[in-house]
Amino acid sequence: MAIPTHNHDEVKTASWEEKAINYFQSKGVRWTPQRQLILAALESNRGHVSAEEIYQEVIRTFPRVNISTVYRTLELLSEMGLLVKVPNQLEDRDRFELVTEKLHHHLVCKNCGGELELDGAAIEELKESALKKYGFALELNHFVGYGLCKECLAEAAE
Amino acid sequence: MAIPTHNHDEVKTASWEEKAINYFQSKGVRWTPQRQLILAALESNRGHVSAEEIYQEVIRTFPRVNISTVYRTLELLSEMGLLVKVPNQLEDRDRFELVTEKLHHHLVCKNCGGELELDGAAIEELKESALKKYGFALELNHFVGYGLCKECLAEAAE
DNA sequence: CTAACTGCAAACCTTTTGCATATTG
DNA sequence: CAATATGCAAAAGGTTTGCAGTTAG
Repeated sequence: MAIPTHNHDEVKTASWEEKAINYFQSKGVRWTPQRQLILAALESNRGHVSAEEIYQEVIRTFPRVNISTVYRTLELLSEMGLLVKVPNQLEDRDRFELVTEKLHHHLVCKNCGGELELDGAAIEELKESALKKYGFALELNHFVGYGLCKECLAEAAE
Repeated sequence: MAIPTHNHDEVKTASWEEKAINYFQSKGVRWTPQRQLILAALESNRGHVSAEEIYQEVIRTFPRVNISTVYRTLELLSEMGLLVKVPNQLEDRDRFELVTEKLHHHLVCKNCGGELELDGAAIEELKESALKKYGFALELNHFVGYGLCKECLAEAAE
């Protein structure tokens, strides 16, 4: 399978691709066009992406790619620690996100679907509280909270 | 279908049954034996219960009840605000819980599966923080956090 | 009596898997 | 060339739905 020479995400994906290629090679995992496209889709679409969305983006370029390949690649990336499955209470499907250096948390608006990054301090406090009060080691590497964003809240109040 | 005269949850379910019956009647919804059994199963099994678990408990008494009836009843109870679907990151199935007077939150141990109630203060702080910093109205009526409980944490440290 | 509910079976949707073929290194 | 990855189609698992028969009020 040929890889397109034009890459609309060339600049953005460069670093990730390098990382991924190195990672893959060191593990004896192959760097295929399908995987490149899937990674590019994940990269260009930061935030919580579903397998179907990735699939749609990939087949825009290569219609013959199968969604099972998307799932297999997502699993591979997860095993490598490059990807995490994020909680999704709004739909009956999984959503994924590339792992970044620092932990982060999101607020998702139930009305407009917008995502907003939540500063980690409040989450840290919650973890500390659980540890102190109950000796419970809360794993909150990627908290996702639902509610109404500022705009939708104002709209709802009208 | 006949209803058993012996009810092993008689005392505990009494108030809930009353509530539910009143609620149902006022809405023109029928109070059927199946619904009674499902509600009893939810009641006797406080915590996060799956449709399958309810189903198993129900057919122990009445083998002919179908799981679709369980799902339909769960949806009905949800519409009425008597039941909530709780987040479940550990399995690919939904879990449900009867709504109680006060909001509550859980810590679920990934190792032993134990559930522990989390005091609401820390969650309230998180909500306030989201509102102050981002104007985001976080809906956290039923937070579920995963991690390791005190015992499993100690065990893991050995 | 009749509108609401149930059981059953089939459909649905997302995700996974087996296998023959194609591709990477 | 050999091991790995892919496409395809079928299966799996949880949940939903259409429909004919049953039941609560």
